[in-house]
Amino acid sequence: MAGHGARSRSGGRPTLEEVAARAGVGRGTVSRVINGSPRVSDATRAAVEAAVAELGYVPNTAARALAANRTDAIALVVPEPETRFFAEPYFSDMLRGVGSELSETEMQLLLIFAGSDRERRRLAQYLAAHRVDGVLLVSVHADDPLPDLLAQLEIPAVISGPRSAAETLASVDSDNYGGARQAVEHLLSRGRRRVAHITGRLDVYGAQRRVDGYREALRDAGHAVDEALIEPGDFTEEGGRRAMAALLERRPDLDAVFAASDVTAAGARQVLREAGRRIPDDVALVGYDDSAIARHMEPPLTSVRQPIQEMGRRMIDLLLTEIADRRPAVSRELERRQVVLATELVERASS
Amino acid sequence: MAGHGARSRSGGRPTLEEVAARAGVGRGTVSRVINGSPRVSDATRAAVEAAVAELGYVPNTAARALAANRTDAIALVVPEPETRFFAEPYFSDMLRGVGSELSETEMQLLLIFAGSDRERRRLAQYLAAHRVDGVLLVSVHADDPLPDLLAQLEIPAVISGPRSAAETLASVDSDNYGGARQAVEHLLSRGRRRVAHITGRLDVYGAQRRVDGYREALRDAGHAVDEALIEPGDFTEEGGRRAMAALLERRPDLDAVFAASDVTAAGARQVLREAGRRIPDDVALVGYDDSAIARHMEPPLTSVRQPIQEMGRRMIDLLLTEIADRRPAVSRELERRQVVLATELVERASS
DNA sequence: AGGTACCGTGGGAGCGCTCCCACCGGTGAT
DNA sequence: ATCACCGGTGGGAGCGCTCCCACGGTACCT
Repeated sequence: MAGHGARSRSGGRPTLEEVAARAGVGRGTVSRVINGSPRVSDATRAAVEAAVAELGYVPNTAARALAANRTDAIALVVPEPETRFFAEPYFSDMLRGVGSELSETEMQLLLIFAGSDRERRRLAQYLAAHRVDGVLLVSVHADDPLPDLLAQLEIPAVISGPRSAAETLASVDSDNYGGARQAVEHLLSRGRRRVAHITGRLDVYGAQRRVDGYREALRDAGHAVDEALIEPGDFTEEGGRRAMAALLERRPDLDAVFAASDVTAAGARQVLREAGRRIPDDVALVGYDDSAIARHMEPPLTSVRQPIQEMGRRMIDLLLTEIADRRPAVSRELERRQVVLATELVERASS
Repeated sequence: MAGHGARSRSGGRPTLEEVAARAGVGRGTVSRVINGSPRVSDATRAAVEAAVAELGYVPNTAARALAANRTDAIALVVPEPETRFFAEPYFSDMLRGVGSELSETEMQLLLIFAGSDRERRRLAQYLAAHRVDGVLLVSVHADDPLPDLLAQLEIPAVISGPRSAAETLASVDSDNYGGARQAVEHLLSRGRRRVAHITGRLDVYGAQRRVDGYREALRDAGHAVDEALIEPGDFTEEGGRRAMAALLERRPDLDAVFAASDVTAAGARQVLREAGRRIPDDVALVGYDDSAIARHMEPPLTSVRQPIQEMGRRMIDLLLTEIADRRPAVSRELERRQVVLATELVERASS
């Protein structure tokens, strides 16, 4: 019998201690090698590495997490129902960027949906248990309580799309203002004069910035801003349809539409079609996102491209730094933690 | 000063010990309450629950995992690149089923892609570290080494779609054989006589079963099986196009096609169109999966529906049982661990 | 020669929990 | 009254790791 104390509940997996014995060193030294500490002599390191290989040692994550008080995991929190997640290419691109950047590290990515109230409660519990070292927050609305919860729990977080100009969380965003300007300037340069704008959800800061860009591009070009040419949407196809109908009603003589998303543009296109307007002959159309929809639309849609994968990568960068150097909040306050990436206008047949 | 030993690295979160003190009971008792053990008196339970609420106690997952040697997490492993995952509604439905069933429990779901070699190595490492209590395996090909790795590591696993009739892992599948029969019988009942079949990837057992169903449905109806009417595909749209072209070449007089997936049917439809065949007038078309594509096709596609969400739910059921009653392998061998769910033919305009 | 610095190393203490054994007092059988 | 029993409870031991202090040795200074 192996005795009482040697129950070895981990299914016979070797422990640090055993590796140490095998390599003829102490536990601390093995730990140092495993964690890549430089304060180990080459000979010792080699011996330990050999022992690790021979025994097939794999560190016990739970023990490490308990002792070191970290989890080596971060969560990508999507405050939307799964359906939305799969429907919008934005998320999958983001996920790809995040994944690629993270695969360089030992960090594990968790995908968490928080669309329903129930899921949100579950998430709150999850965060309270500190089961992740940091959080990536995408698609957050102005009144979402999640960022504050995160701050209160002192969990490092990075948000894609700041909630306002005064965002306190680290954030990565594309240049919504500049992107909108690009779109409008492009339409103006094509000789369009009555350019309408279907906005996104205005409780999303980025949507507001696009309106700002729209306005100022017109103004800078010497055109007055006609408020009747601005109609609120909500980033959805249905919203695009409703807004387009309202615009046509109010300003039947419009000759261009800048929509705050490709999906919105798709809705607008439908209504324009039904109203007998030809694209781009009668009305030019420009979208935002440069998603697959834009390429497959009939006619192909001119759209403002955001570097979504790049955004995902940058978010991870920021988050990992945030996790690594958890310095006093005061000094962090001063750093540049708001990253803004440039957009690019992709011209196609719709304009 | 709080002294040396009281460093409390967990960010001030209350521990079991503190809850016990507050409730005036021992550590063991609190643990029992937290874990829902029945061997606690009502009065004590109430006292502990009050203390938990007052202190806002949340168990430390790492400590629990270390002491109990379990992780309370399971992985959904997708041996495909992300792209494929997002493109196919199959996966998102599966995820939804799995998620809904799992939300009843404390278990945490991890989504892991293992499309590239690199990702697979990472996964192997991950599994070797026993970072999950069980694994859900979807879309596995006959020669995939993953199931064996899992068996070797003694990690409970459930596979969606057995690799062969002799599958040793627990599995949940839809009735591929029966589904194919439904499709073919339907076409025959509509008076079609030269029914072709575009298969799925034949290294997927389910695809083989569909071929079997196709064959036997014809035979049972008194028709000879014309091998020239069977053309291998691979579940993709491009595969559907190729196969359809080959079939038209070989048997220009075919009057129906049963495709092993909706996506394949979409490819076939294109080629039929280009060849000037009308659907369903000249050629009837039936797909498999009843995905969104089927509903949106022109004309809407008759398709064999698999209860994918239900499959996801059943997989979780099986897996949780497997994890819970880890009895000696011998006795498990005898149990019914292969679940097969019925399919349903959804008739639309294409047939 | 003695002192000081520092590098590489060993191992104690502890992370917060579960598991299990021992113990307590009350109950029913003898 | 005595004893075995049992539901309810407390707490020691241990899970496998990291952190950190202490220690021996070498190199370099004074």
